[in-house]
Amino acid sequence: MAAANATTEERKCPIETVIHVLGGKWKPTILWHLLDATRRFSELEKMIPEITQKMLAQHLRELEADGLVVRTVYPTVPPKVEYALSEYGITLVPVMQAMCNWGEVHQTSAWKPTEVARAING
Amino acid sequence: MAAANATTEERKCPIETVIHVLGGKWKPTILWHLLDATRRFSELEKMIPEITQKMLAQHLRELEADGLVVRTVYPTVPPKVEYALSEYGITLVPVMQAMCNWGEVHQTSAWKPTEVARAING
DNA sequence: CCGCATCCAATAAGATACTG
DNA sequence: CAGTATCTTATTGGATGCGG
Repeated sequence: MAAANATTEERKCPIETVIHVLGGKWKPTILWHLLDATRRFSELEKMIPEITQKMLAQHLRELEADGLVVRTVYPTVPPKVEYALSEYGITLVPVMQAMCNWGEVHQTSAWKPTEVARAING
Repeated sequence: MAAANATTEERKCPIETVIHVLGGKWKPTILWHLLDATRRFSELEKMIPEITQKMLAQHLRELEADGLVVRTVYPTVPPKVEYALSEYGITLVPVMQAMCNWGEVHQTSAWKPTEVARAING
């Protein structure tokens, strides 16, 4: 398997298709946290401390527009909004899993990639 | 970016580790095209028509700094520069593979995600 | 010519404050 | 609680220029 199963045509790289829906900086992380449970806005905020409310709201709306996430509003006081992976979003699980696996292995080192790279590359 | 306190605090989502090295908009695509062969700058340009020279050069330098890509300069006229995946870069293959698989399945539809989402989600 | 570098406009992301 | 509104900063896109 290779990048060039496009033997003749000028087909777009399939990876760009993924980028199209996962392109936002925090989108994979948000989806990852929705993987095992439905979450509220404030829960996601706590789980992703470095994200701002603005980006969380914005990315959630984009993910919803792309059909990856389902938003449910409970008209209570105080308001309650829940986000869940849609079935379409679930199709991305293998991708997130692969990312997660790599991340777990290279977690410590990734913040000083040059060193690990040297260690691995020799 | 605050990442150093992995010791004191609970670890980050591993996905963020991947984002740290694949974070650039075109980085996964670039790596993907280096997967099966060493490529020249101009080859990558042709394979990723939508990327600008500036972003290609910039991302390639970042990927090199992160040890994912090896850059080889041939001091000829006209100049020739080749880029290849390093062994460290090769560890990302499963991630790119997963992305590619999803992309191939959802290629046509991803440009109109809402429709597919409706079809899948019901 | 090839592989960039540099300047400038456009877009995405971050910080902070405020509201129904 | 779950967001907006607004401003500032970082990242990306486009065009041009230049040394080898």
